[in-house]
Amino acid sequence: MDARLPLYQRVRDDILGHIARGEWRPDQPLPTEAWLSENYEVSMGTIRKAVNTLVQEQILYRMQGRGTFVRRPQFRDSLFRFFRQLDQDGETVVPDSRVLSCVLETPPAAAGKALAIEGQDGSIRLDRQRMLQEDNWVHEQIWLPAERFSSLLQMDVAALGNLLYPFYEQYFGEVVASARETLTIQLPDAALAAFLEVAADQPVVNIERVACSYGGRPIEYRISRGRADRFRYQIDIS
Amino acid sequence: MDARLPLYQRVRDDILGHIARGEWRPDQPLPTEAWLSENYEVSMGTIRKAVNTLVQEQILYRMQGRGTFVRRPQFRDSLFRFFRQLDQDGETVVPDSRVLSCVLETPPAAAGKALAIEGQDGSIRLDRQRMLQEDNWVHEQIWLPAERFSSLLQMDVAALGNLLYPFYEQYFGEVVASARETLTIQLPDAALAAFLEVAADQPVVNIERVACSYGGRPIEYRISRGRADRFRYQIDIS
DNA sequence: CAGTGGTCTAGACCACTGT
DNA sequence: CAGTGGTCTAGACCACTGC
Repeated sequence: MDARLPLYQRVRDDILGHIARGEWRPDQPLPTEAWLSENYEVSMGTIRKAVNTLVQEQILYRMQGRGTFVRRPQFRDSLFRFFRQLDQDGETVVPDSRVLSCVLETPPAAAGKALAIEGQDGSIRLDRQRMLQEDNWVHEQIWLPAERFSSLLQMDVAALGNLLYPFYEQYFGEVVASARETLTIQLPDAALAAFLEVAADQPVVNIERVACSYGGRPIEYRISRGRADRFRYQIDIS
Repeated sequence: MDARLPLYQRVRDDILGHIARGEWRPDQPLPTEAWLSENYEVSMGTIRKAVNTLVQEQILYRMQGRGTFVRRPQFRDSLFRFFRQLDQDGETVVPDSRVLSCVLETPPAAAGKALAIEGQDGSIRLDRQRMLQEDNWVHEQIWLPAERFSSLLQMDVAALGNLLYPFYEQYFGEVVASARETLTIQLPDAALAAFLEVAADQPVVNIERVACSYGGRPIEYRISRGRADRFRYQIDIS
């Protein structure tokens, strides 16, 4: 507790500590603002400012007349930030997905650099198939730091559901909070053309993604490839 | 002004109105909190709450001891995310641009809808050429509401510089603050293939952009088309 | 130095929830 | 009804800026 920090920040950090230690739990109410005000010996305005910052960070939520609660981490909102492919009607497409393989390997240079993998630390590579109405839609290669995800090798990856990010969070405590994507257009190699069932001179879209945690630490490096003629990508810039 | 809304929201909306109308401009200070408090006849706490929301929305920024300022939209940065070619050193290359024509026309359906052009109000259409080292790089069609941009028809559009958004701001007081882009891949029609000097079976990237002001009011509808093999698009998601 | 935003207090009244 | 968060006020003092 750094006494140089403003009061409301110290209160905010202390509240967050109670949550992190599991003393105040998801969907349960915090003590009332009046109680916090008395026990921290600060005014209610300062308590409100501290709680407000945590509400903004989506760690707490308020319900007027009932109380202030610890938020249960919601996968849904964060997930749909990362799906930018639309169908013809502008609706977000969430295809069915299946993990095809899971192996330990030395990452290629781009993946190793993106994940800041040093020396002899390896990576876990998943190959993944995304389908849309029985068609192979996208082929994905995913690299994860072996250091943090090693137990994946003992799991039945074929049983994984459509969404990997909730899975990362549930089993490894890794929350994807931001990502950088780079799009390019290329011609497929023979294997990819066969997988997508397109001619070798039909262009494919190449999406490279580096996904990071709240602190900006890299979690996942992913390359997704799909046929260009069905591709539609929308983004809001501000 | 809805009197049922909380005071701080009405103040926030009114401040935003001044910015949207260009009365309070980027990088210039707002009136002081004391002045706002007196003129809106609310307490400084309420003013601070209103200003805080706009700071969080990244529309204002504060500098202690100096004042509160209108943030200059970081939109120019995002411009260079598009159609950028990296040279050997990985540096961004900025294309030269030239406006080819400027006419009054009835907008096509998509442009009219995006710009909310009603009835007999027309649009001004610019055709624009973006070049990179003597090559035609991108062809752009741009629609603007005739109602707000009519004097463009009397201007020497060939003399316009590389960047249109600063020009909109300087001559029409229209500040582009956000945009939505949709990317697709298509085959070029004959005219576009000739312009880009590519074969008719070479895919092109199609970027549709709706650019809006602070208040979310549409300012510009733009379609940019360029050859896919040189395309590289990077975006940060959070 | 005067003027700005940054923090903090100690109240007030209102709107909503559950009993 | 009592208890919760939501809004709002009118001050106080501090930290920083520019002159």
